[in-house]
Amino acid sequence: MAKYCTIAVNCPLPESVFTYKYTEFSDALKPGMLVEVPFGRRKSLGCIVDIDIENPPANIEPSKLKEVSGILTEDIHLSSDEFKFYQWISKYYHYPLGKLIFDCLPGVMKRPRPLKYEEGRGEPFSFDYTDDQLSILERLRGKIGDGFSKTLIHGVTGSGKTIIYLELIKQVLNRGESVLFLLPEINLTPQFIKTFVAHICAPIYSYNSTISKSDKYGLWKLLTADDSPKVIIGVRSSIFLPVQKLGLVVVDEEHDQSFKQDDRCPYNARDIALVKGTMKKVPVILGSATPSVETYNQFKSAKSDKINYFKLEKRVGASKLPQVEMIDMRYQGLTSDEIVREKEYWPFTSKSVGEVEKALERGEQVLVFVNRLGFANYLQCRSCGHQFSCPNCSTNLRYFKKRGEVSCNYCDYNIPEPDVCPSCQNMTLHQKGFGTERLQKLMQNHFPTKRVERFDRDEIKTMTQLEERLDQFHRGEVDIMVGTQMLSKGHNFEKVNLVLILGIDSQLNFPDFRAGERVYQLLTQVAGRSGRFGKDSKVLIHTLSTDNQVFQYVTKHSFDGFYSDELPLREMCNCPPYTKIAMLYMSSRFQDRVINGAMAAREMLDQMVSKHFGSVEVLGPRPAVVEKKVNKFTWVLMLRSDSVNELHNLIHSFQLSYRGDYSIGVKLDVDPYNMA
DNA sequence: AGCACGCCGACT
DNA sequence: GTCGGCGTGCTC
Repeated sequence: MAKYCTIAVNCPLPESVFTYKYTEFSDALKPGMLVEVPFGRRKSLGCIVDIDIENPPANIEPSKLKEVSGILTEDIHLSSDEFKFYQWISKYYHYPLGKLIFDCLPGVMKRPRPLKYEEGRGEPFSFDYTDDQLSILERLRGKIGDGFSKTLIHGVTGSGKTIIYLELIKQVLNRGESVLFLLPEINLTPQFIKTFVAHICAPIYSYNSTISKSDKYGLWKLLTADDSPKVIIGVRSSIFLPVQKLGLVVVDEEHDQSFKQDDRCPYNARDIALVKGTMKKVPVILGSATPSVETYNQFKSAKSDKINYFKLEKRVGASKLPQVEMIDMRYQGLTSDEIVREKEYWPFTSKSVGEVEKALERGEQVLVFVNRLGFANYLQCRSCGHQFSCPNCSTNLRYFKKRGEVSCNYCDYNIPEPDVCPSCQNMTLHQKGFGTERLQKLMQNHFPTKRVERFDRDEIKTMTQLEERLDQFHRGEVDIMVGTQMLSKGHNFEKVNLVLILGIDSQLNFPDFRAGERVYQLLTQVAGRSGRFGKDSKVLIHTLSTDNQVFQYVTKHSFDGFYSDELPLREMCNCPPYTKIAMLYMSSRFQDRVINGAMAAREMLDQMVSKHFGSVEVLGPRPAVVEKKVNKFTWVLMLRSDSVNELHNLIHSFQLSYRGDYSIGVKLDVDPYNMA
């Protein structure tokens, strides 16, 4: 007799679980198994949800049910714990279960090559612990093996969080359990691998975009079959790895926005790490020098979480916090002659260039930060004002001098560097704004005998290049390094006691309730690169708004000041953590259709709100910050509520009843980080 | 998202 | 005539 099973199929429909018949495989099929199924006019992949269902669903004719065509692989299957994890995420982010599962799983390989990993050498280590470190360590040791707990270590850069992690990891491994260690970006991986390989006595696996497809598959296969103690260091997607006998999850740099995925399922790995911890009954440790406002608030307000908040306000050893100074780019109090002279140094100043000179004379190295790539943000004709913009996107083209072209941020459009204005034939084109390339060039002009290098996505494309450039810098072969945030996170440089920061104003003026938080975090992190090894050190911030409050917290190294001022602001403007937000993105190749569609959606939402979900506020629609990308127009609606349940129920009802224009794509983002 | 069906314009 | 553009609709 034919039996029925439910299968989460890899398809983008809001409801991706379908019923299938099976006969041949009746003994082999088990929940969590990966199978091939016919789907519409094609084949697709699925994951078995339930088997042995006696009665087919009533709302569909039984003859229409198709049969499972085969088992995809025996190497990988989802345990019931993992399956529940995926179900939770699918529900919370309103993302199709089947698609989620197959987004996360590695592609199946017939013959994976042998899996690469490093065996820890388990060298003994002894550090001089501070009292703070010791007391935290003692408290955290008690949590290992004691079920779910969540902990926040709020520790300034250089306060020695790594050593605490290391001790706890060793303890977990000794219990025969494994550790999942999450980092926001791959560029932090090498240094942790180095430390862990030296001192830990277990295999260490890394999981990020630089490891091969074969290694990804190999690791999934290994973890499915083998529960021996190991450490996995990975980026956000490693939270999905099927680690058995999991004993601890660490999320380092908890605040970092790289933990939030913005394509496909918009999960935040830090948030779902806590879900995984709850389900698997293991402790989760979050660490950051600049916790996100949400996390900070969570640990400061809930009674049970307060005791799990730990601070490390002092740097270890001789390391001192840098002196942070503002550089006023408005040239206030200068005579017009002085201003003319000062402009020669733009976007630096005579003072900041002077400080660089002094540092170089002392034989030190200097870091220069700017959050922009390329030479100039855009080109503009001096005579007629013509701007070079992208034909496919609503944005200006960025000027890359080295490549000799102007090109688009969002699509692959680029044209050779023009030397004449196409609309008025004038030969003078303004180069507006600056990026890493320009700062490198200017620094090189100021210091022709010194070696000035760049550290950004343009220059560093592979793990090898990353390690090479860092090694060069450590060996002292580079005097000035100009970089983006890529350089701002986690690295320790012995001979750096001066850091320049430029171009922060554009981020300060960003129309987003998290603008202040981001700037605070970026500046504090960047400042943390300076003076890690005992010398007096300086951070110079170039800005037009020296009196902006956010700089005060950074210059004064105020540990809680930012949060205690920011939280009331968030409450006043009904922003997270006091409310929950979801964004609804609608896009189409036709501008009129997407606008009409978004208005219609707004009306539908309004009706639903007035009937059942009174606490939810619907805002918009408005065009996306970049309305047209690659010839697709996007409009945005925002949903906000202080009731998580009502927000979720509204989204769910909307998804069920919304059957709009097929040419309009709808995307949801729950707990958005950037609200483009 | 695929994938096919079907309805119109412009070619050997 | 029919090749193929893309608009529309469906997926247990």
